[in-house]
Amino acid sequence: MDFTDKMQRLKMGFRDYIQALEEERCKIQVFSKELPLSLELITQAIEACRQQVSGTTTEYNLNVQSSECSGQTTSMEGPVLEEFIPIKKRASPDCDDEDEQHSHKSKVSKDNNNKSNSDKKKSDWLRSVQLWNPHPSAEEDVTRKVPVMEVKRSGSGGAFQPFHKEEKAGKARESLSKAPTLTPVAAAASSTAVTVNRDNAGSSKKEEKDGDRKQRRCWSQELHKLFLQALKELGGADSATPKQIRELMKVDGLTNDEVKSHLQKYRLHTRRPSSVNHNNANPQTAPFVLVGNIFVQPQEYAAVATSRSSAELTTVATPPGIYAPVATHPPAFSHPLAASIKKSPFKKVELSEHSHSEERANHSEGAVHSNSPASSSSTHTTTTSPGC
DNA sequence: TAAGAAATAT
DNA sequence: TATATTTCTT
Repeated sequence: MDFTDKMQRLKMGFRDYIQALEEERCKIQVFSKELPLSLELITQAIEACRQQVSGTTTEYNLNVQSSECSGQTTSMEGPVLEEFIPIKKRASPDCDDEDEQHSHKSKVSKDNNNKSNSDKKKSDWLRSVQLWNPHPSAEEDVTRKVPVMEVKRSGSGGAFQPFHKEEKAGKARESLSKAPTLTPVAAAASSTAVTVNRDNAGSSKKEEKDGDRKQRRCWSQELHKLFLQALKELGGADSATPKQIRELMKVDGLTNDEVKSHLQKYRLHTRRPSSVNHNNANPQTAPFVLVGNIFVQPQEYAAVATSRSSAELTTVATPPGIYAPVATHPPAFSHPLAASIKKSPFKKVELSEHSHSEERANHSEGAVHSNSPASSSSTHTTTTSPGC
């Protein structure tokens, strides 16, 4: 009868399948050490198939038959499949050993998409500012142990501490596990000196490898906040000196050179380069906002403010209405309030540059002046590697 | 010695 | 390309 035929074919199919499985097992046996699980899976599958062939649960068999091998896998290889699926999942390309964490990250980052939108707006260099990891090695451990923590900051700066170039993968983790780092740095904000341990494990090797070149250090947002605060106290980026900033920041391990470098970068981005935006009367470009003594682009300010608990930056006491439609180098007294806030006048050099900036200001007078390179760079949305 | 700018590295 | 480090000049 039909039913008998079906059964017969079914059994034949099973035998074929079993045979195929056995062949597969033979192949895999060579790699029994490398693929013990696969071997086990196939063995189980074979066993299950054999049971099916010998067994008499017709209905069951019919169900199985309909969908070749895959069907049977689901029905009788439940546990096997369960083990299999995650294996496939893991095959994410860019993850070395942090697959799970990565997936977590992505999930959460989706959740925080809105939030990260503001971060995207942080096209300027601030966006790339990452948490400075004072204890990279320790943090790494923490991250491994508590993968959940990394999720927290995935969106913003996503940052990481590329203390090692090899640790591309590790970077993300480190950065994401900002939480632990936040504490010590935040402590610094409360007038306690922070010790920055740069001698993380493996650093020596790389030092040797890289020669004298010191490891790149990332400026975390917290650290940058300290930097800004110091800057503010010192009357702005123009009047502050690296040494003063460093002293104010009270961050142990932070060197003058690092501060100097960061200051240079900061100035480069906040201070508009003359050439680029001279002629462009782009009305869309936002004017700089006076944040304390620092003139920043609103985007930056917003980005920073949103990226952290806005309260922190609001301490900068910026009357919301104060926008300075002036060049980055505002003539110190372009705005009465600015003048009053300004503790110290610009330096000689800056004054000498003044002629230029004034010229620029004149150009942009009335009209909104052009934007900084930061805004132009905002078009580059390569937010992927929050690399330092 | 420190600061700033530029060059260089990552 | 952006950022950090190094080097050079003042």
